[in-house]
Amino acid sequence: MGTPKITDKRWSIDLEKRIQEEHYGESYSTRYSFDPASKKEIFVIDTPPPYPSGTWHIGAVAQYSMIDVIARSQRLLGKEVYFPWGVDRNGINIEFTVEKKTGKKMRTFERGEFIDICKETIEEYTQAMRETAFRVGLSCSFENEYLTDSPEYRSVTQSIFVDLFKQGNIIEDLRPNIYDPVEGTTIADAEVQRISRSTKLCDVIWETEDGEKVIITTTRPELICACGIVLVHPEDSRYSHLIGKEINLPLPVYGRSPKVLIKSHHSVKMEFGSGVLMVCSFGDQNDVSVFRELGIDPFVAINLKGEMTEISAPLSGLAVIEARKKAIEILDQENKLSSIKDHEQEIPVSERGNNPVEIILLKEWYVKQTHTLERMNELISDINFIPPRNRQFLDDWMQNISIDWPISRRRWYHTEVPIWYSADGSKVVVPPSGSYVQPWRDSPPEGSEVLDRESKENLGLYEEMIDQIGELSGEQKVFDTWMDSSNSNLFVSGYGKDQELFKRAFPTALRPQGKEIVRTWLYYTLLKSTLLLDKPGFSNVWIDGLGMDPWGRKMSKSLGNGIDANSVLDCGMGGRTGSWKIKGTEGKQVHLKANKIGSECFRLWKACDAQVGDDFHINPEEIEAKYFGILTKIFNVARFASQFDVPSDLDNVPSDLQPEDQWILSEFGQTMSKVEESWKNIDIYNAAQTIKNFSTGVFPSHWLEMVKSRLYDGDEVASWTLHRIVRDILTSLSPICPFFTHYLSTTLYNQSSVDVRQFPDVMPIVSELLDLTPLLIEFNSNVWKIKKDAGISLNTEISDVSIPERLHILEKSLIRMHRII
RNA sequence: GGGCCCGUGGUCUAGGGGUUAUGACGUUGCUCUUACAAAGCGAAGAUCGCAGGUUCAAUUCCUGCCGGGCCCA
Repeated sequence: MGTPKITDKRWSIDLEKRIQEEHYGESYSTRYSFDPASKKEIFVIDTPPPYPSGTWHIGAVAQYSMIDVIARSQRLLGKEVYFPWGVDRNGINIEFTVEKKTGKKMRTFERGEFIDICKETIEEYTQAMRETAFRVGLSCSFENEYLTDSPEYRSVTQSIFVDLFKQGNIIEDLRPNIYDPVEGTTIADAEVQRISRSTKLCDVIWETEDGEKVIITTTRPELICACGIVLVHPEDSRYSHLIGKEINLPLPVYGRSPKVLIKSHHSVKMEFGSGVLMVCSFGDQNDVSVFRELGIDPFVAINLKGEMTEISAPLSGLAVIEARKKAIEILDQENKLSSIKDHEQEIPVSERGNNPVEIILLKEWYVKQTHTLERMNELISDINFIPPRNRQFLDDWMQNISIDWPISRRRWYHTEVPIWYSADGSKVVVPPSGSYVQPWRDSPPEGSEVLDRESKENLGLYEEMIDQIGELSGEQKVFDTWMDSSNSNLFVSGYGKDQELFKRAFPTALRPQGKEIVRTWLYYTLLKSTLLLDKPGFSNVWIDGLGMDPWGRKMSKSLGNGIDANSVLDCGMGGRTGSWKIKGTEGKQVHLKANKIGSECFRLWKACDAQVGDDFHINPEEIEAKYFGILTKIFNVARFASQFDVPSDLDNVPSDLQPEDQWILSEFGQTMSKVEESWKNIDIYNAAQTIKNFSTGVFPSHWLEMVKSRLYDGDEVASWTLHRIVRDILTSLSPICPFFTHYLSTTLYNQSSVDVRQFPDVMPIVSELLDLTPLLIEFNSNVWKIKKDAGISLNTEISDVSIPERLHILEKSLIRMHRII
């Protein structure tokens, strides 16, 4: 006994930061590196590669810290863990950022130059993200960082494309896509915005084959030439006699039939306009689905420049808006316009340019998927979902899949589609496995193969056939970024580069992710595993909820309710408090304040506060109020313990344990077996709660108070019990609070709890003693209450207290604890 | 409009067909007892969203409604 070895008075954010900086020094890689040659069970985590876009969303950082908890807990259980660090850097986001920064549109750059600027810019953001990753304590393999825009990663994407293409699972086809005619590019659904705009609502007079006049209301008269069918609602008695008849198009067309069929469809809104709907290829998304559902061949009415095609006859060559004016003019002249009025309408525009988008037919690349859904379902049934109910998101999505996955984009900062076309278009050239190619500027590398474009038959090596196939044209298009990220599990498990590892590591042990990308990232990854390997991609899939603002709304820029991750992690550093102004539910600004949070408190909060899979509210005030005290408590227990000598042998249980020692060791044994079980089940919440409850509850409040006098008397057995429990608490808590436990355990025991690679032995449990716990707690509380009611201090002697019969085994320590005479 | 998830003290949350419904924060009272007031020990506070149904028994299961959220149109 003596002065406490732990000299700091309390856990502080400055102390945390200091330990963190040491932590990421020289010892880092030996501490957390992955050894593929290890004989231990391999546990590969398919880390979600974050997309660097300035600031890292606090909800994602919270989620990421829990993935780190899983990685650390699996190491603690003795597994060889690979926790990769990847960054997703392909995609339209960075292109937009660069356009904004330079004030120039992508297509005004030379392609290579634009790519270089994107690369530089994304590197800056990547660095900020790495720093946050350190700050929150991630134990990733940073030395093996992978970037999805690196040649190495892109070559894997391209090789997998080639493999799937040869299998016949990738096809080219002409299908409707959302297109921005001003930017000259396909865009994704997610990039479409709706704005309100005033348009002309035209009541156009059509005529059926037997001369009946029918009014059809439309805002797009220029698309009459692309009309495939006219629809009425099945329950609309006004028009039921028309169903099955043909109707003439009111404008001349070229190269197609001038009439279409009238059918019934539930999607028609009876109260809109006349209640009769013309369905064109493609006015909107509903048109697309009607065409698909009814199996109608679409017409190409608008070309890539946003001009009308020749089928529109008199409108041919006009831009869409001009064509609309002309169409109205012609209809009016021919008395086919019964009325025209202004109409406020929501129209889809591209997010950036605010350009009205068109849905047009484009030749794109697709991954076939509808044929394999059943097999995929079988394979997925072997995967363990955490929590099980979140499997639902995937099931729902898969039930709704009816079309193939379009994978090509007309953008630049993405992985290129690795293919060249022969002069006559009958053959294609694909690169050999392992090479990264840019067909828009490169020729095929050595070893490239020539394939028949239709049959995929291998016709020979490119260098041997160079004279026969004429001048090549390289594909200009690139891949959707999900084409890259859906290879992540294959990439980190050694696919294509380390067969030995891949055999042991696949299916990948764990896919952790948020529920919002189940239908993209998870689904596409599982699709790839099915098509390529006919295997489930993962053993476990852990699907967490989303981080919300303090009132349960999604955080977004437009709502003004975002919280910056670094402001929470650095809150309390150098004495600086944190302060957040957030728009509350009624639009009022709410001012939140906290004195100290830091990574350890933040991680403890996320581990304890919500079950996996539930959305979680992020409120810095609450994080501090509920969880910083827990750190303080455990810190103080350790500091208290640090004034008593640590026994040289903490592993072998002394033979002369007192009954209260056996009791608390039984309680502790029960706690630790629950914790170990929870870690095995990837159940962070229960592990965290169990450790927290024991180490801030019965252990300090009851046992510690019972044995204090023994400790002060130099009782070595009491000291053994104290240190054994404190050491193992720190070890079992280390996955959640690595810096905190690292500091305490190295100071006290000269060994860092984050380096332990075997879960501590669980103490033998004496169940008769365990049964006494509720009674013991009740008895202690009673005595404290009696003293309180009598207005005497706790260390005043007391008489007239009788210890219950069943607690007589603990009589000696209870008498000393309460000073009973 | 469709699908899914969630509604438990003032706030957040655990649980789950059967005694008195878990815990935390907040509120409140007392206490500086040789780790801890950035703490400890107590206390108050909930007809488990509403309405039906199944059941001997519902907060739990079912249906509908209301409210919140997410995703898709």
